[in-house]
Amino acid sequence: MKSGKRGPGRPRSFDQERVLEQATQVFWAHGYEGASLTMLQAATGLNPPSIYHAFGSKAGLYSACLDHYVAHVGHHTNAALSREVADRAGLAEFLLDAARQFTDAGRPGGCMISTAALELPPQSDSVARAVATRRDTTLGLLADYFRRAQAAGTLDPAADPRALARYFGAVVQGMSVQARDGATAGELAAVAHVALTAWQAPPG
Amino acid sequence: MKSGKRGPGRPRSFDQERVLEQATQVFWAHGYEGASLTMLQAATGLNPPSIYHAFGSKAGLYSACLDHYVAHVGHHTNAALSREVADRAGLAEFLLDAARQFTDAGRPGGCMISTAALELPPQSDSVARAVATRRDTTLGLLADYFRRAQAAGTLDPAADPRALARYFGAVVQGMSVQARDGATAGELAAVAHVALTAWQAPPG
DNA sequence: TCCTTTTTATAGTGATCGCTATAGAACTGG
DNA sequence: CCAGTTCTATAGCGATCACTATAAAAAGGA
Repeated sequence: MKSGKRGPGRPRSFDQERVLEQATQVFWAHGYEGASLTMLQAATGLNPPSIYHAFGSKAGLYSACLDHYVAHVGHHTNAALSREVADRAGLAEFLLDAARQFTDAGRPGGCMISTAALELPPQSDSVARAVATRRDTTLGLLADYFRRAQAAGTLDPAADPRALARYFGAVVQGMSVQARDGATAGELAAVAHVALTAWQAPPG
Repeated sequence: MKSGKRGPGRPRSFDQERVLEQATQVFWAHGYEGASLTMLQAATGLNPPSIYHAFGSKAGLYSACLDHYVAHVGHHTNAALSREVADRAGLAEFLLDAARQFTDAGRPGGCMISTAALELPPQSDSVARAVATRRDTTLGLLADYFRRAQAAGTLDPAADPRALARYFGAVVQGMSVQARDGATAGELAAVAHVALTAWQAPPG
């Protein structure tokens, strides 16, 4: 469907993936409302009509950038939580990967989804609901991870998977805030290690 | 200095504390950039010239609102960390108070300082530095708390006070994000209880 | 009363916001 | 070549942004 036969009309003169990558950086750094069309125009090299023809609106472009973000940046993150074996080491890898991602030089600090959670009025429009959905997805992945760990016998069966999911979700979001505040990868890794003490092995 | 002898000139027709309370709610809910002067004008009942004469600029009003916030809303929070006896129960009270504050009905969700951390470009202007300073203050209070706890023998002396401070700071900021996302006081309290497992009593 | 000082209220400043009308450029199908 | 279609480029739309010039109103000191 991508490079299939082109219909009539002038072909577009830009690479959609490249545009999404650059627009994502702008939204990531400045947030949805903080990113102006002038910034997006300068970063992507596109003119307003091209943007609006390709993505419909600023919100549409933002939504496409969210997809791009989870598909590329958040790829390893979700993969770490989706593996079959769910143990403490896997969760550690998930947290330490976040510590690295959040402080990656040359990219905006922190997590794009967590950052968006705070700047958008809750439950207002479609943009807010789009990011809320992605956060719920990660929360569900975490809860499933802990359920699998309990089934595998690596996590105390008395623990509450949903409470643990919410806890580690909060830790990651807190790490994102601190990354934005200038915390180093080492400092965030230390936070991750402390947080892992909440993983209680089954008794006996 | 407050109700002292008034000099010449027309007396101001508004209560400064009342204005700060209402402006704080607007900044708290919408963030610094998201709060427009039109909103602030509607919430406070003041006209733009009155605002600018009393506070200098939008940034000046925001700074005054930050002071108002920590003096009123964050009062109990800092007080809990400043008590002489530093034990696990005191830290639990600090976290549970945050869980309650962040979900207080009739107020914007989450923490005003943490929320501002994500919407402002890091280390940009005076506004960003103002909120960064307040976050560092809380981080220092936490580290001192853990040092006192080690001195009192309620916390493992092998623990790193600064790492613990950063960790619990991250937890609180994560709770703030989730409160903004619609988490209930009970859910945040559960997060707090899980987080407290990182408090390791001294061996023996 | 009149002058000075301070705070109000009205109205509007230039700049920027997201977005679009219009027209020209670049392609396919005939 | 000529339609038909789709994208690009320039320019500008109304609305809103933070902010302010101007002047009237309300106080004290003379």
